[in-house]
Amino acid sequence: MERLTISRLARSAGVNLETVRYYEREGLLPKPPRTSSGYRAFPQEATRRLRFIKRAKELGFSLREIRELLSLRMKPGTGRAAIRTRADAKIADVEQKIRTLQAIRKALRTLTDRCDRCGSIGDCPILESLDDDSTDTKVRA
Amino acid sequence: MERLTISRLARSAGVNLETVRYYEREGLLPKPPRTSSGYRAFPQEATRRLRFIKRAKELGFSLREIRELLSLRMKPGTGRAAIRTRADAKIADVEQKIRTLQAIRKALRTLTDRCDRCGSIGDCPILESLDDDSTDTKVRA
DNA sequence: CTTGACTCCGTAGTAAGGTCCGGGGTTTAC
DNA sequence: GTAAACCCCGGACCTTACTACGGAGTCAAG
Repeated sequence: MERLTISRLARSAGVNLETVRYYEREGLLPKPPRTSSGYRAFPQEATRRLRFIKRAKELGFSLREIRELLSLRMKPGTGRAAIRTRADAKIADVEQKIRTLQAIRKALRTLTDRCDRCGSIGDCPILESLDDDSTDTKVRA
Repeated sequence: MERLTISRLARSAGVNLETVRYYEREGLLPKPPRTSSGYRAFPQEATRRLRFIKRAKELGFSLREIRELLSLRMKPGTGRAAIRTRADAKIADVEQKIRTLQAIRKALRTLTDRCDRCGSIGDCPILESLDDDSTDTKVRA
C-alpha cells in the first residue's frame, strides 16, 4: 500500500502543504503514522478526506461543522439515536442550502434571459427571487 | 415611503448594526441618503439586499463574490455579452455547489439508513459518496 | 429641558482559517 | 558524497469579515 508524503497529499487535493498540517492540528485529518525519521506517511484515503473538506468549505461549512460531519460515524459509544438526530439536523441544513442555491440559479437565469431578449435590465432579479423568507437563520450549534 | 434607520434595518435582517456600516463601506450596500442631521435613511429594499448577502455568505460566497453577483445587473456601459459570460460562469458555479450538496445529502441519508437498520457503521459514507471528482476547482476570478 | 436611546465617525481589536519563515535533519539523483 | 528537493517544528504573520469602543451630536418622551 503506497503511502503519501505530505506534499504529495497536499498537491493531490489542491491545497497548501501547511494547510494539511493545520488540519491535522485541528483534528480534521487523523494523525498519520510516521516513518522512522519522523516523516508523515498518509494513507491514500487521506486524499478523499482532504478533498471533502475542501468542498464542504466552499459550501460554507465551517471547520467545526466539517469536523462534526466527519465524525458522525465515529464514537462507537454514542447512541444511534444521537447520531440520527445530528444527521437529520445536518440534512435539513443541507436542504436549506440547496433551496437557496436553486433560488440564486433561477435568478441568474432570469438575468441571462433578459439579457438575451435584448435589453435594459430593470431591477435586480437576483434580489427579487430571494424574497422567500422561510424563517431563515437556523439555530445551529 | 417609510425609511429605515440603521438599527431597524440591521434588526430586520438579523445582522449587527456595525455590519451594515461595514457592508456600506465595502460597497455591498449602496450609500443611503441621509437626513439633514446626517443619519442614514435606508429604503425598504435594503432589507432584501441585506438578507441576500447573509444567505449567500452562508453558502460560502465571499463578500467579493457577492458584490459581483449583485453588480451583474449594473454598469450600464458594460456589454451584454460580458454580463452574460459572467452570469453563465456564476450559474455553473452554483450548479456545482448544488451537486456537491446533493452528494452530501445522499451520504447523510445513507448514514441514517444504516443507523436505522441496526448497526455497525463501517467506513464513512460521507466520504465515499464524494468521490465523483468532476475536475473540481473552478478557475474563478 | 433633561435623560435615555439612537446616531455619527474613525480606529482598534477579535476570530477563523490559513500561510510563511527559518534553522535544522533526510532522501534522491547524479 | 554532495546538491537539490523534501520534511520536521514552533512561532510569527496575513486576510477576511466582522465587532467593539468612545467621544460627540440628535431625537422623543415625560
